Amino acid sequence: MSEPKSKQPTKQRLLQAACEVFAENGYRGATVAEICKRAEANIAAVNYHFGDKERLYIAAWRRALDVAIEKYPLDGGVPHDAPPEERLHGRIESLIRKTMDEGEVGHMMRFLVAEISMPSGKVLEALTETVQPLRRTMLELVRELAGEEMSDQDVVIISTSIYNICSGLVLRPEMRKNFFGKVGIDQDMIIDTATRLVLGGIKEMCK
Amino acid sequence: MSEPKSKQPTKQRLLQAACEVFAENGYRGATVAEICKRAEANIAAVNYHFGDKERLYIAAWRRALDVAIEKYPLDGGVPHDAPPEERLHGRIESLIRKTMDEGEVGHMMRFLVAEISMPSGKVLEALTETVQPLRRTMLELVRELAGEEMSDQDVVIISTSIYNICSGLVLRPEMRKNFFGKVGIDQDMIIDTATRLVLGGIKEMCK
Amino acid sequence: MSEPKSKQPTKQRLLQAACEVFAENGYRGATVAEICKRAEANIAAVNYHFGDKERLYIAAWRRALDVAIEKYPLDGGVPHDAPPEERLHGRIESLIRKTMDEGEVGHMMRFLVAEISMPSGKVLEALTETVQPLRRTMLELVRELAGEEMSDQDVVIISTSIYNICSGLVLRPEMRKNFFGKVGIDQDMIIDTATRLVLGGIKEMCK
Amino acid sequence: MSEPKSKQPTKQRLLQAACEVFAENGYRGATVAEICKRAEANIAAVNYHFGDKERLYIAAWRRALDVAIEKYPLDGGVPHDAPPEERLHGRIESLIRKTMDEGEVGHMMRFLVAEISMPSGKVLEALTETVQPLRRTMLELVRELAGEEMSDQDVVIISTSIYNICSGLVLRPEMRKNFFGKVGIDQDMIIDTATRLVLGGIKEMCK
DNA sequence: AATGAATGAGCCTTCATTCAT
DNA sequence: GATGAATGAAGGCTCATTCAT
Repeated sequence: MSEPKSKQPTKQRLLQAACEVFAENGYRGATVAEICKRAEANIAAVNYHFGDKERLYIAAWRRALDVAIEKYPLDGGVPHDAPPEERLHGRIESLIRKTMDEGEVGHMMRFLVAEISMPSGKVLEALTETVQPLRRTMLELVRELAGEEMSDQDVVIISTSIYNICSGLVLRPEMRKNFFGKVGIDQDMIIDTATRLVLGGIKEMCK
Repeated sequence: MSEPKSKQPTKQRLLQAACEVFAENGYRGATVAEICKRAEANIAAVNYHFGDKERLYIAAWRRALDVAIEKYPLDGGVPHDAPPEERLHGRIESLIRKTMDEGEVGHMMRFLVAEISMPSGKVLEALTETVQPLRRTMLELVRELAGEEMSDQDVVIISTSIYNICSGLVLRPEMRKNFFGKVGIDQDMIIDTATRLVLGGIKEMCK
Repeated sequence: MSEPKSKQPTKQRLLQAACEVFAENGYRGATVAEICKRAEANIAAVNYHFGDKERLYIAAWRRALDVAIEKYPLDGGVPHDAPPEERLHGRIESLIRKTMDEGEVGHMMRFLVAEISMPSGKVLEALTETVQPLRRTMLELVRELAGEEMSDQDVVIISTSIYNICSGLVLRPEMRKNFFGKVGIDQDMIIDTATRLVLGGIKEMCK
Repeated sequence: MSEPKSKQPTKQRLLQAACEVFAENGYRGATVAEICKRAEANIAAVNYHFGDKERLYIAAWRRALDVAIEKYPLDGGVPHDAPPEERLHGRIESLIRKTMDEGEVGHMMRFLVAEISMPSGKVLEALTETVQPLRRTMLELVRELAGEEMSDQDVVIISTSIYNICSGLVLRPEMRKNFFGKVGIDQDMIIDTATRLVLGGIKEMCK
């Protein structure tokens, strides 16, 4: 009422609030009331702007993907014509930084991983749409690194492994210590080691 | 109706039903009514035997872990005194088979991954308890493979990566095709390739 | 709480309250809350006993039909072997008394007429089931009165007209005065005149 | 969208749309949003032009009556100075054709019957205003046919019965088959038979 | 004269939990 | 040890209405 409040239109505020609340509580755990409250909007605003909770969810999801990609470009800032090793490093960096982001993007990634393992069935389409092209790029990169000798199956498995290495780092901060223990480990180190592991593995497999 | 049905006591039937229903729907999506119905028990049985939904959840969770480990022993059937390469293969096999299991164990693993990325906060203790010793074993194995030269940080990162490669395979069958495409890929191949990738990577990193 | 309240089980109280409230307000106008309040039951009782509002509606509807028929038997108390003129009188009496009933049965009949003209689509089955046999009986009776000469079509039209004469008397007490004006008219007179009109009409048509 | 569409002013389009929607769904079932959508008007148009839903309802109701009477004049096209038997036939024809109309007028009549049996309390005034003069005309006609001997009560009852015979034919097309069965029955036949039944009945009653 | 974003009251339904038996 | 009727809090959604433009 009297507060300055954000100047954004209600629809945008709802979208942002939805991202937060869905990411923190999952689809079922999130309540429309909470989202509206956080967006400083009326309880009926969701219905007015999005039709229902489910469609808000999908819209929030798409927005989260956009935000994530904008903040961490897929190629990690590495030019197209750089050597494949560097491009792999860039891609891994992009993925891991997204995954370990402690802000909005991190929320979204946790959400994405949860959706993949236990799909709510509500964003499968959007998910496939977005993820498929990324996978294709990764497959091509691995093929480039491995040469023509390697079987298609191995290329697929390695690509998938790379994704898994990165996306598996999705952890709530409070769980990090359970996994990484006392040794202080920063993102740069993880990125480097993961890249070296993968590059080394591919190299060795091609011998 | 009138049939004697499974001889198990109500409490056991509830536990089993809870595993199924929680695994399929998550904590929030699962309803006490559905669990009781599937266990052919009274609607009040959950509160009677477990106090409330949350405590049933924790109990079901522990049971699921036990079942998984019983079906797929942690060492993959490889003897303690086998060479470390084989022991790694065994461990990876155990993990991947659990993860890609299409029965009860697979359900549970999907659930576990979702819990790790978006913890409901209800099983964190149980999770830590169970997972910590496994991580230690893996760390020791990687150290054995890598030799004393490698930094502690790298050992931790590689161990984590191995877990991630395996647990990332948690996918609903309907999502498999999105990720593995047309190329037919069976579990044995995945296990072998993943093992070779990791072993090759470690070897290369130690040069 | 402290009041004596009716000893009937909750389900019965709900059914009775539902009849009243639905009859007064129609399906849409009736609220589950009002029904529960009037039945002195919890707001969730409808869901517990009937599943949802619609199924309660159907159950209430069937109950209302039963109550109506019990109070005003279809044959109006005229024996099977009485002359057809008397049997017609009995049937008309039964219909008109139901229709003009100022209690629960009247409610139900108003409801029935409204349902026939603007079906909610929820009781069409039950309606057809109940009404069909009654129509057949009436058709047979008219045929008996008219003889074999009359066409099937005329028999159907006359039967329908008899029903309409009676059911058209469904009026909220406050509307009666608009239709019957100042002249005092009691049910007996209406029943007699209507019967004589119909019998006379049939007789004349057969000449 | 961009087309000019019907040239009628918004208020008229609203009125027409309201007739349709109210007739199809009843007062409560109709929504302002649906009416505005069908009238291709703004959601706020109803409140702007009519104040609120209830006043729109009354206005629509009056309009529907006008439309009905314009399409089916009350006297059925029979001249004032025709013999009373023919005038009765004309009135019955007018009523039955209105009632069995499958267009807008039929909608309105269904609505009228539902209002009479279960008044929403919103159009009672308008209803009385319109219906009263018609009843008086019918009373006079029946008196003319029956002669001075018949009691006032019987005249009222017969008039009412005539109305009921006609208005009772208000049926959704899908219910027609339940009532008229397989025998093909057209409106002309119904009108003739109903008229003969009534005329015969009056004649017989006057003997 | 007309718009469309926004509101808030109210409805149906779900669901974990309780209580008397 | 077990039951099932009953409860109440809470959630998603609808919808007539309002308000600033």
